[in-house]
Amino acid sequence: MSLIELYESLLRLYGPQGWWPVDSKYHILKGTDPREEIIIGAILTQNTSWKNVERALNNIKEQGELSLRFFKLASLDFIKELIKPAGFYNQKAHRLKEFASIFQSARELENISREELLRLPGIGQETADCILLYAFGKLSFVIDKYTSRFIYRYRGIKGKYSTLKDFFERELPKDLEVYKEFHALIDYHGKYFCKSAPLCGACELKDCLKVDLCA
DNA sequence: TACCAGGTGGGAA
DNA sequence: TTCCCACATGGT
Repeated sequence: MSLIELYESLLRLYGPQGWWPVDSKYHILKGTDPREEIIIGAILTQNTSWKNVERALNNIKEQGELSLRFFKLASLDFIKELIKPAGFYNQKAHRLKEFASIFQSARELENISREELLRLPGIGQETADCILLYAFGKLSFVIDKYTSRFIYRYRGIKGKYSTLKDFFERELPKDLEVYKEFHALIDYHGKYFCKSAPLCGACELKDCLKVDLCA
């Protein structure tokens, strides 16, 4: 089964995921930029479950503001307090403050390159690709733990980040919605079925596996 | 109790 | 280059 056929199967099974989730009403009400929520969320979600990130985002909405400007102005201790539920709060508070001290608005980042993003502290390949794809609509496929696991299990491919990214970008049509949805669908599939300890019994795609997990 | 979760950076080998 | 470890909270 080709990669695009796997994508179509996931889409039929789970439907569109609509990533990246942002609170549009909040941003309309506050006059803030939803792209900044994506940047903040991308840093907060590093090695962290999305539920814990949501707790942190809610704290920020209730006691601060979901904007880069807020992270530039707020004290480090206050930021730590707000983002505590997302874990690694010392590191992440520094990363957010550093980022916001360099870029105070998403508008300043509209033409930023992947290489420039990667030079920023706390921005690795996955976070850079999330920001490029979901905040700025650039064709940059995101590889995360779920994606690596998926492509190994369904296509037998293992490799470093750039190898996997190149593979997806070579095989897929240059279509923003496909890039966004496929990554989101893989994460959904990996979170609920194709886990570290896979639930093959409940999985509709078990017959498409390249690596036999269900024996 | 142990493992996992929408990673990154620094240091050792 | 590659591997290992620290970073931390919360769910299963």
